[in-house]
Amino acid sequence: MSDATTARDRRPGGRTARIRAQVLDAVRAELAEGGHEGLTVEGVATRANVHRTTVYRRWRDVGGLLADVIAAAGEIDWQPPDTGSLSGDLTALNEEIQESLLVRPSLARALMAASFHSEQAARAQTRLWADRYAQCGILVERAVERGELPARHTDARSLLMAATAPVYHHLVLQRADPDPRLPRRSAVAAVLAAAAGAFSAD
Amino acid sequence: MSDATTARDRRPGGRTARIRAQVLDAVRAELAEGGHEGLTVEGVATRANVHRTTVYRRWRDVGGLLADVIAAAGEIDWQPPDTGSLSGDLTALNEEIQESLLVRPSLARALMAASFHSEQAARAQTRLWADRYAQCGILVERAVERGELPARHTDARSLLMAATAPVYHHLVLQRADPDPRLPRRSAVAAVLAAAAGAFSAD
DNA sequence: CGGCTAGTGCGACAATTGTTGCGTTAGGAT
DNA sequence: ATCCTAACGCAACAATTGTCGCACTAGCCG
Repeated sequence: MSDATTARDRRPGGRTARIRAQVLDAVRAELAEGGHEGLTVEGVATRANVHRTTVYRRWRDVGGLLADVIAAAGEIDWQPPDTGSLSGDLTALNEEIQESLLVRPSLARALMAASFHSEQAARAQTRLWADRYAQCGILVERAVERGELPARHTDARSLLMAATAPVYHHLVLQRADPDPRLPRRSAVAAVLAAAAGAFSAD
Repeated sequence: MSDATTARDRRPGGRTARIRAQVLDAVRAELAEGGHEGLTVEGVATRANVHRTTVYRRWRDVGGLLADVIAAAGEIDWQPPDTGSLSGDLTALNEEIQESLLVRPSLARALMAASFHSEQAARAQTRLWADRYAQCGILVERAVERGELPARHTDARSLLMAATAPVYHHLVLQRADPDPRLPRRSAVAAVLAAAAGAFSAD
């Protein structure tokens, strides 16, 4: 995958790992200060007490840095919510998403912005989404077991997209003011559609 | 609104208008060649046979250029589809959206990318969405008249978001391969949810 | 026609961004 | 302990990006 990981495989030793840690910490710190706007290779390198060229060579660009931060964060295992009902789970998921987009700095936002002009960031984004959706498949399975959804197979990915997409759409594309009701409304709407058989795989 | 429009109001004369036309044409041309990646102020200015400084002063940055292109395009009046059924209308709308994201160059994509680091582009984006949704309100009204939706008031914006958001989510955020079925599936799901009262304003 | 000035052209400049070649260092291997 | 080389530091460079002051041009108005 990324150059950083390749390098780590080839010489996982103390210095390489230490510098990676320094740089990734610096990315997070810079992100916290200036948001994804003020994030620059120069700034990261300076803060990490590392030379520009090192960063350019190992991570190529800002997108590469963000991709690596995401990869490092992916090592901590995230768990989908489990509230006892499908609509509750999806609502909780949406609230989590909404918060991740509103918190400053928003890593999610930064990754999206970078993914438009960085191949590494784009790949990291795609991969992150695939993982998340795969993990959330369990929500649908549990709902079927509880009898909340018709026994016939429901396409988990479609359902999850229907539930979560509006939150992103509202905050990222429309850039509208956050609506505290949206997470629940969107989740409920998706569940109703699912109950009506909208996402049954045919 | 934009500097360009202000300027045009204050001195709408031949040269100002001519240069605006040259520059906006150049933006579209550059976009067509290099996509939203290769879009640079320098390139636009050169192609338009105009000096860099002129562009910087009137449009500030790439986002301003795109915002003005959008504004100019907004002058041609777009009409929401009218197929005779709500699900048909929403499907057609989604297919239009999907095409606008897949066509090269994608003005929509470029505007999104720019909106992350240009205030003007961000505002243009927000305004564009508000206009589109307002215009699409008629779809819901017609559906109610036809008896496709319960008589009680349905929140048009929520319904439209539920229908369209997944398409953007799929193509822009997930960057997954285009799914020719998604426009219809997503539209139908939204209609089913609406029929179940998911978007009734309370 | 002739003056006024918004808007443009021009060049010089500063700041940022990214690249390259080469010497040095540190960590892994024998 | 010693060698080997991946990875880093460094400096110099090139390219890009954005700004500023000033001259000038063209459209508007009297």
